[in-house]
Amino acid sequence: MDVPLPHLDRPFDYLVPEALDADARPGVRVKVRFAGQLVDGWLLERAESSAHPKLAYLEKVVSPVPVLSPEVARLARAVADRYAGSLADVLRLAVPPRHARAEKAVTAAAAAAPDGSPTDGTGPTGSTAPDDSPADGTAPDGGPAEDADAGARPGGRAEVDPRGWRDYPAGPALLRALTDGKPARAVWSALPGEDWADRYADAVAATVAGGRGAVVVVADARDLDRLDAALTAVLGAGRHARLTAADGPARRYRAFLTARTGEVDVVIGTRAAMFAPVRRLGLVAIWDDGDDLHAEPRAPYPHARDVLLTRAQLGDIAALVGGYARTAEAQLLVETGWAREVVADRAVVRARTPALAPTGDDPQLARDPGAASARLPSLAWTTARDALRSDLPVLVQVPRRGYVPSVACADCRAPARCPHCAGPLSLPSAQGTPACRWCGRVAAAYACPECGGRRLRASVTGARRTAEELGRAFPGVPVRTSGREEVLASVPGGAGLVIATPGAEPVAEGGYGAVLLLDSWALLTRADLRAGEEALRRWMAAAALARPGTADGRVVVVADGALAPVQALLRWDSAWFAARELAERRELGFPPAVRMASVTGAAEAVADLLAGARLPGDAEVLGPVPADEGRERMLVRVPRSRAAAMAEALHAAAGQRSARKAADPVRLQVDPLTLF
DNA sequence: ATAATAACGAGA
DNA sequence: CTCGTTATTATC
Repeated sequence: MDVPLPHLDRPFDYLVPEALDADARPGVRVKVRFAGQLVDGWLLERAESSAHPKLAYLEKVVSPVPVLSPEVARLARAVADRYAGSLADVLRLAVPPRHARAEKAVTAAAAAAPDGSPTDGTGPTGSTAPDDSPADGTAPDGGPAEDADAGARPGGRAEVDPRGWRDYPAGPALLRALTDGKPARAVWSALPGEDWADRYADAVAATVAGGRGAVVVVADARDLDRLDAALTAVLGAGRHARLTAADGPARRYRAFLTARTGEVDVVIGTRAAMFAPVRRLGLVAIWDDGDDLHAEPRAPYPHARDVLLTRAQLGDIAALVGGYARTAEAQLLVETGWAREVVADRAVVRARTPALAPTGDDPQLARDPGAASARLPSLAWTTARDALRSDLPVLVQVPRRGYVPSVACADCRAPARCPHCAGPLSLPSAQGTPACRWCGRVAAAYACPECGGRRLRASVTGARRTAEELGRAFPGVPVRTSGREEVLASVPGGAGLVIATPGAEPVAEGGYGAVLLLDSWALLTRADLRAGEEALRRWMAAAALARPGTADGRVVVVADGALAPVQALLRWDSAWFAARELAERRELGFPPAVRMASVTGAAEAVADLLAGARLPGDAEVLGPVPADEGRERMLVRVPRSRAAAMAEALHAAAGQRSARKAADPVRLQVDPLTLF
């Protein structure tokens, strides 16, 4: 039933009229009479009988195409359960809106092509069983049967050249496992300068060689274009589909259908692709899982990483989680043994890493007489100058302005945290006492746990202008900018300045001679649990674009070299940082070490929902803290072993509220990206 | 929204 | 104790 009300989040039985019998197959969209009105719904399964005494008839089958595959239906249910949401909400994300013209074009092509699966057209007699049983993934020995099928494919079983992965000792074995159809699970830390898109194309090709399909999710259109090109080079044109909301409804639905009908067995895309109905799915992969674009902003707010990992878990499917930097979530996969890490030996890392150096951003030191820009430390300036003299491009990364101010220790600059719940401290007014933005407690006598300091300072404001001043500092050098308005994919190799915001750094032909990472304070002092991790992720993404090896690639980070994220960058060791980060979150009781949920809404509504929730005994309820527009927010924290129970309790409580038509809405969010 | 059902209270 | 009215709940 395509209604988002949590108390109606269950299947309903209907009679199938004779006339619709042929079309009424599992996975089709239907219309049914419900409470007097016509509503959209999904046909989940056919049954001989029903426990319900009086059934109504199905009104209509919207389209005979079974757009919802059994595998995706199961996945959607699991995702809804994990995120305390409704199946209907997840299905809205999983199956794009129908586009009649696109549907006509694809089904006509599928019916005409002898290559296509015989069950995939609109033929009314076709059973979906041969099409769907492999995707179902529950059959304990579906594997061998699929392999036999794969042998019939042109070029099936060809070995994929593992040379691109030889820098990672576990890499070639990973490719072999993919070709053999084994559910390998890998957390990959890419070397600087690595062409990640080529490596992902290798992994996909290895999977395809074994007769299985793949889904790859990237954060944005630029990464998608890069992966698209790499895959086309390896697989040839027409073997994969790209699925992204940015391509518009018709193309999106078309791409969805080419996967559903089996015309292609590889789908790449942004998070819209995470539910792509690929047949004989053998690999799910995500690149740069720390990018916050992977978090779906619509209810129930699933994260692409978790959806893909759930998918792998449910179906004996291999999983690849990769990035230059490792997230705490990925580290948890490694530490729990769920996944194996695929990393290069330290010697290889040292050989590939550009020369990395920190430089303090103390304003006193910045008064370099040779520098035209007063805000640019001299090391950064001379590094840029040398690269430009060698006719090499220079990348300058400047954090976006519009950071959230927060309070830090004036002596050691450690972010100030609430002594009670470890939430962030802020100054509510210019001369007020610091207060926790999470539990609301006032920390009148704050003492820094790191150094004992009692003075607090506000975070510095972002200074994008600093980068713009660079143009004046190096007259005659072409200056390009890449940011929100216009994102450059690549720049030519000669001398030039490129000023980019994080995530918008263009690739330079041959690599950058120098990469300058400015205004690190704006990244490091954000009132965010992931501030350090996010800073490292952004730095590594930019530093990876420098010319590899220490000979002519140089990276300068304007930050204190003693800070942990800076250390991790200098050593190119994000695994070390992720382990540290995860240990800290265990200590503080933050995700992913625990599972959290936020309940946001009008104060009475939030209290009402929590009062009705039968939370597990060891659940902690924290808050309230004010949220925007007069609403407030409570947080529920449980050990990971109680995650399912918490989600169920919250979903049930939301159901109780919706059943008695409680007016003011409450937003439930499991593992919200931002906690404060 | 609307119908079935439970709860309630007044009058016999 | 029964009937009529009103709150509550499920909705195939």
